[in-house]
Amino acid sequence: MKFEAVTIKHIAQELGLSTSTVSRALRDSHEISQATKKMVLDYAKKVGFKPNRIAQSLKERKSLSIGVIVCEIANSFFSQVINGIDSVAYQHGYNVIIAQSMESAERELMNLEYLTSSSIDGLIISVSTETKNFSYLKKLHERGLPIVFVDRVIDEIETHKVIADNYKGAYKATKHLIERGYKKIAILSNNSGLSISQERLEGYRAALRDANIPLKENLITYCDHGGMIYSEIESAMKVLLKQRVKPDAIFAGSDKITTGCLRFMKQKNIRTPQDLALIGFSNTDLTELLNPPLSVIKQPAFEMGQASASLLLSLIESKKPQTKFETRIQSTELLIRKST
Amino acid sequence: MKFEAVTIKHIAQELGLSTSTVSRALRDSHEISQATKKMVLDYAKKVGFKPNRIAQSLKERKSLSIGVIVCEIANSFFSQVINGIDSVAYQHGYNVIIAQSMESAERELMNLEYLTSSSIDGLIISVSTETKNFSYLKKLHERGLPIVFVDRVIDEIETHKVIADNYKGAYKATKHLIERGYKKIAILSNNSGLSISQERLEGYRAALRDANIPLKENLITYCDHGGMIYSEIESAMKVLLKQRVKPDAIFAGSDKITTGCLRFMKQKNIRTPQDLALIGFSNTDLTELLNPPLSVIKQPAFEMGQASASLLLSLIESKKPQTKFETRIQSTELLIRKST
DNA sequence: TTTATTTACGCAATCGTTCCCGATTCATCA
DNA sequence: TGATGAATCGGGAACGATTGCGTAAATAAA
Repeated sequence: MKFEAVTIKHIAQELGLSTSTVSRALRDSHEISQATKKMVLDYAKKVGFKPNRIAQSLKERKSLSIGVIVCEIANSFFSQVINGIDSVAYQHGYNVIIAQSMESAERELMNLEYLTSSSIDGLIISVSTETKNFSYLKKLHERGLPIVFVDRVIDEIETHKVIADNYKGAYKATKHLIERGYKKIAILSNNSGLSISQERLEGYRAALRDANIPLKENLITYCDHGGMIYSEIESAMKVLLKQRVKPDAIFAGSDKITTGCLRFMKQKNIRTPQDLALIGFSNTDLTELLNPPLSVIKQPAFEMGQASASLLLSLIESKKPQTKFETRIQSTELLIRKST
Repeated sequence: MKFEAVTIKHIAQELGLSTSTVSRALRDSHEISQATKKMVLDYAKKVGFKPNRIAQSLKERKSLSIGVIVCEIANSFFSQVINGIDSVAYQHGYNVIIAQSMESAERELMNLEYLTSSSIDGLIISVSTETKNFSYLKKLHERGLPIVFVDRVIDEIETHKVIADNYKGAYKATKHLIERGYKKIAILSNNSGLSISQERLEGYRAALRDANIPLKENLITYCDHGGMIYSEIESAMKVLLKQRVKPDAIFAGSDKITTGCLRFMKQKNIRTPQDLALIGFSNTDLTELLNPPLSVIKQPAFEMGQASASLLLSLIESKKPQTKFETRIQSTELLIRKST
């Protein structure tokens, strides 16, 4: 089934003009008389003419669409990021094509190949937890595809990056726990390869150091899939709770891990914060309704999306290849509630 | 900044062939010898040739992309639906372009114009709460654009529809409340114009009727923006609680309304379920962690997305215009927890 | 009146693919 | 032996929009 659209050719034929004249009239060129312009414009409006974006793309050699790869749409943080991207892209007449890696490097690569073959003009990506080999991404970048990293960045690729202030966020959260009197603060980190994990871990370390609390390596655990699989949270928690010096507080490194921890505690009838305090990165707006209301570090997800989109668009629309890149670090928000 | 891609023309030149031969070799045409095929294929692989999808689209007069309009991505139900759509579309080589109406009819119309001008091959839409005038949508449909409705449908447009069994879902929820001994069950419905609202209200009515409980009109309230604006939930609740016969249970008609109600009760120190029971439609996987764990009706969002995508693809890929349309009704799940 | 300049439009190439026609070669058959 | 027919490939016209260049008419300047 087709849906026959009006083309410039139809208009030209109907009005006894050439396609070039019609095209120019529609684009308000100065070399078309007011009379013809009006005639063309009126007729175009009447028949509901919409320029074929595909033909335009082919001619202009750009698709007016940007690709976005995140691990999962159904994750508050990323859906808010996408929301931000969408708002900016839309304003500039760009389409947003979304793909999910589901934290799998393989799917990520497939998405990458797929999106680039769809002729996207640029890419915003938050790499998966599994991503170790980014040679393909690097090759794309070297071949000139504008790329902006958001949240989870790759240091080795020089381009614009938008991240939350993970270091300070983690620092503030840990410091808060310390101030509340917790001594044995465990961290349930996201995959150790991720930039955000390292930054957050660093913040955690610094806060302990500044408070003269010795760092215990066995209080540091990782969820390699970022909490995508519940069992990894479960086993990490079990490991933590089996130790001789049991932690009295948990600092969770991602949205899924945070709520996963709470789920685990609830299952095991561990009271929060009496038995074990909990704080973590999270962007759900439901955290204050949880039991107990969760203390969280919230990232400016929407704004991060906006920032990455406008950076990408500036990259796309710049005539000459860019060499100066910036890393925007946006501050997080510490929301203290009942779980700590 | 461009990123020069290898074209069929380059290959042809390099190999001393014509573009037609290269094109046919790549598409494995029978009229090309095995030798040339191998030569072309090898060379194409070597230089990493990827056919330009835009040129293909222009030629084939289809874009291999489908548009999706929902009210908000950052809403568990819709993000799960999108997830389902994405999974099916991806398998069939289609792009998914997402737009958000934010429950505004105006934005929805803009999205509609935008997406159709981007030459989408088909559309999946869940209309906004504000949508009263669907003439534009109807016109598009009559002009041959394949459309599938998901969740919020428009009866007047004949095409495939995918919905949850809202009637039965609401019926089960209301019946459950009745069985728990609640007598004065109020409903906080979504916008009255929405198909889902009417179906859910009907289920609510039927359950009361079957239990011989007289329906009280003043226990029926509406949130015209589907809970998008918190204040509308607030005022609706205030109205309910000011009445002479105060409700002892609330049945909420959407995800946002359900959590919004809980938020309101928490603010006003209304205990759940002692002072007021609460049940509602919701798709967040956090409901069991809430305080109290919420009883909810859960829709098979992912599956609904899958179904609508495959229906849309069948519509797109069918040679002749379809006249037989189906409405898939997928059953909901009643999850009973502490709030009732 | 003649020349220069502006105005307003058409022609045709282009973007990268696909595909309808031909054209050529070589084997096959009556 | 001439005709038929596969097999294999190239030429070139699309798809819809844009744009450099050319040119006729209209206007201004000389």
